[in-house]
Amino acid sequence: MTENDLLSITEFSEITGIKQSTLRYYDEIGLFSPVARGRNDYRYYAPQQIISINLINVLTGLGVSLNQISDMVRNRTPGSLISLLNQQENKLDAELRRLHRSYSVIHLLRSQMQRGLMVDESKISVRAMEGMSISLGPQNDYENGGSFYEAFLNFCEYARRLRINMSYPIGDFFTDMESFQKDPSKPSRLFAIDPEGSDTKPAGLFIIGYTRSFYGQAGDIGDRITAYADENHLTLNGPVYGVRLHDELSMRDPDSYLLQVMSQVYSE
Amino acid sequence: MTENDLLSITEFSEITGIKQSTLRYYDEIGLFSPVARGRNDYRYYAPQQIISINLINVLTGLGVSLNQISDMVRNRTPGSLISLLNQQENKLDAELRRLHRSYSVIHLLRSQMQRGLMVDESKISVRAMEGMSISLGPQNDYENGGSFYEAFLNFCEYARRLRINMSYPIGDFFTDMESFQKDPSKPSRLFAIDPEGSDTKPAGLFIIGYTRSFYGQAGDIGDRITAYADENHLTLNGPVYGVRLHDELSMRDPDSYLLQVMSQVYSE
DNA sequence: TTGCTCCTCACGTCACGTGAGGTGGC
DNA sequence: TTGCTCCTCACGTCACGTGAGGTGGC
Repeated sequence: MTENDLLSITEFSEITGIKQSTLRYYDEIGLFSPVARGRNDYRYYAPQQIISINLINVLTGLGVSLNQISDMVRNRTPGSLISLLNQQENKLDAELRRLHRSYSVIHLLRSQMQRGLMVDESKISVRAMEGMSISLGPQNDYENGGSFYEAFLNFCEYARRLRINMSYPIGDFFTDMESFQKDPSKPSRLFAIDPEGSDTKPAGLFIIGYTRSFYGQAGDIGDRITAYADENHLTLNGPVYGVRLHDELSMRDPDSYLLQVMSQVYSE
Repeated sequence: MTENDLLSITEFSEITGIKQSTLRYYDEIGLFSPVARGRNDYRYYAPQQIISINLINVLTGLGVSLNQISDMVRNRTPGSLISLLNQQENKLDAELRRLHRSYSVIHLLRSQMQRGLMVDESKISVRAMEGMSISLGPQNDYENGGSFYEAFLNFCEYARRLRINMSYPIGDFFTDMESFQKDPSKPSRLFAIDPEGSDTKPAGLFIIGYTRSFYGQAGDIGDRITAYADENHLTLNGPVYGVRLHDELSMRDPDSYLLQVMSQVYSE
């Protein structure tokens, strides 16, 4: 093997796509060194080192620490490499599951944002809606004067126990329109819009209204919905769902949070 | 909202699963601060802050920098959040593709390692093999005395141009057994075992032998294979594939690298 | 006094990136 | 002399983690 067969750091870096600074760092910590040093201390790499550096690249890409990689390289056998690969496969599985959840979070948040931008807030509407998976939280108890915040905390604890992802949008669940109108700050339960949830917001015809208000407030939207239902000979049926399409995630003024109120209806 | 409704840093940390040190750091850089400070400078968080910190958590999990998140939080509108989510979705797509490639690398490497551990190296065998996607490299030209390393470099450059992943196992391709026997250090082409490759190692009956040797060497394995074929009335047919099941990734002694040699056969 | 929760401040860590100042052969 | 490639060394950066030393009310 003559020196002609060796690669300068620039050549090696260009072929492998690994930065010169990274190569120098790996040399410094003794993880991966060039096969030779020229006069002037130039680093020279052998072509077959491309394979080794590629494994290092794969392993760092999988989140293996340079220390672990060093150990493996120093003490490599087919068996130790296999067990390292097994470990990394498990890590990879977990990471893939995490990314898929992030995916749903992104999609749910975005579609809520966009819906909030498109709707005519002043109008009450009636629309056929698809069913939706949700995770319903525990029943709230306001007998001893529990607050909205306590209800929220309850939900958080519950979610933590059941490993419900708190990144999903959260909504209020009222048993019926009456209880919503009586006190919109006291939902009987909270729920998360969780694609893996075991509960369902059923498919069907829904009456939908919007209002801008802070948590626990709902303006006159309950009255406007019932008035519209009366005028159009619609009967409200079952629970009321309240969802904040725009909340503190996207708004700075708490009074501008956009609440969407939905209840199933049937025509008389 | 009384102080009773607020959470200490330990409570907030336990509910959200975010470490106290992280919460203090976010406070320090002004990304996310508690709504109140008690006497003794204790930090107190409001329950609804759980929602905001969760978005921060999701975004950091997606690889958004704290700086970018700060900008967004300071200047949030539904529109800016939507465009951030769009950006992150693209990042996420790329990351998912990368992880899926890592997955194949892990599986391919592991199955090679394991096969290398299981085989009886001393025996020649005949086996029906499944077809396999590969990426064949360019034709090597040894007319002007090109070396094995040049051939390898050629392949690397080619792989780089065509974005072939160099982390996949790499093998030697010879047009026939004669050329392999003549000089095992001069494969007519190199190939990567690439599940997305556009070439194929065909399915069929293969004669298979093993030997331990450094790159470019093959001991007497060529002779042993042809002798076995003669004895068993098998005719060698078409190209010879050489794959290192154990190479520098798993072995420290270059002379122990395990070479698998395969050639398609048919019975007379 | 002891235990408990919380605080600040300084320093460490991981995997590099950057930039200053210098070398050696054409 | 100029340009080019490479070098070392020191310091910066990002997102925290750790540990020392201290506080304040039971």
